[in-house]
Amino acid sequence: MSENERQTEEKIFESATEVFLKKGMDGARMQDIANHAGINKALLHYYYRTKDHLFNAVFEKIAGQMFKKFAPVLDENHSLEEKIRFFFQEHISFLQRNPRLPVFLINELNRNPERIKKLIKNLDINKLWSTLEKQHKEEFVKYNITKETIPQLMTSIAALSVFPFMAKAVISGLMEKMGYDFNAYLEARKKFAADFVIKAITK
Amino acid sequence: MSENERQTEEKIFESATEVFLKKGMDGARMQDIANHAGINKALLHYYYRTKDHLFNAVFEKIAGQMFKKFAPVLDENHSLEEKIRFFFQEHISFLQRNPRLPVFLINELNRNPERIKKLIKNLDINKLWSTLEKQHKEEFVKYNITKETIPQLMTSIAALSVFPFMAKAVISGLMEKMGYDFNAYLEARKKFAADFVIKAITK
DNA sequence: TTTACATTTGACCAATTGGTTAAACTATTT
DNA sequence: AAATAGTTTAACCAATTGGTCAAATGTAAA
Repeated sequence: MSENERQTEEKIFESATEVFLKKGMDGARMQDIANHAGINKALLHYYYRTKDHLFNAVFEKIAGQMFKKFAPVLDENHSLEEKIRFFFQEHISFLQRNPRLPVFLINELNRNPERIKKLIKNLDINKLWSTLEKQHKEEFVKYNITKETIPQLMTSIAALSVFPFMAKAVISGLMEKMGYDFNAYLEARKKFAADFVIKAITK
Repeated sequence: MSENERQTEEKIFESATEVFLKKGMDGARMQDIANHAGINKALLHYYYRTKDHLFNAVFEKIAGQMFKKFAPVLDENHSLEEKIRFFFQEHISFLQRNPRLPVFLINELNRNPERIKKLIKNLDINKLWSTLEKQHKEEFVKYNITKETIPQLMTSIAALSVFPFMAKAVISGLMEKMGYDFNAYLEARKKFAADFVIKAITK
């Protein structure tokens, strides 16, 4: 029954994703994943031959999701300011639905540096940059953006969006102690971060 | 010989720190640590009874180092702007010397959430905040800082400093491809981040 | 119904790993 | 120098873990 088969594979993949996200490659146990999927451990190996195979499948999908979110900024025909607002809105919303993603990714990329080249190979950063430059040449002059500060700006934007999820444990712990609500903080951050960046780059 | 003994313990601790920082608790092997220290594996257990003991010793020290760096900002009798510049200068310099620290900390805090309460218990964030408020009451009005935006601002500052080290693998990979130098980027970041924040909060 | 094929399972295996132990070694005390 | 106490080692153990395999079960075609 091909339908059952697909259901099983999907269930395995879902369970593996959940366990790997929570425990990482080293911490995850095949038995855990099997239990979580309600199947026998041997069945895992039947569908995905080894732990590495299974992990790679999960990692590939997750990494793809994460980086895809950076791209659509380019497609739109909006102003730079609109793009920045759009990015924080979309990216933080995405991370709200997948809060464990950043820690997982960073950690696994750190554990296995070879993955990075593979990841980077897929996105042509030079083309991305030249597109941006073409679209916003006048705006870059209007704002405080030069070819030299581009990496600083890009990483700052990424940092403001991703960091709260990486340090979620610490931040939410501190906030609880001060009477703030972490979810409200995240919601407010979509606007705050955008304002923050725009203000910072305005001449 | 008490001198030899201390040397051995120190060697073990150093080796453990290095291995744990690189591989994390799950990935680290007692045998690795022993080899790295040039001693027998049983000797590890003689000095630190279990892997957990050893790991906790390492973690405690590392976490302490990291968070201490946030405190001295308060002692100085400088203006808010000077404090911000001072923080980025010192914090990024510290992370340049200990680049693996952020990923390690975040990952282990994520793996074992109970640690967080223990960590947070030690720093009285409310007192910290009220001190800051007292010291810079007029400046907060001059800038765009309110009680509500404080968490946003604090996390943004932390993000701008820490994120490059968390995402170092990705960032340096991308930069290499674009002809930028990661170390130069870090050096420039000390000033860029400070300017960025100050510009952003200026009314 | 029988044949053929894929799917699922329980039992098992070999390797790894944290941890133990008894003996050997070293240094200090008497 | 002999006894005592702390330090280091090699060999070993029990538990965990990724992975295998032959048998059992289900399913669709002949």
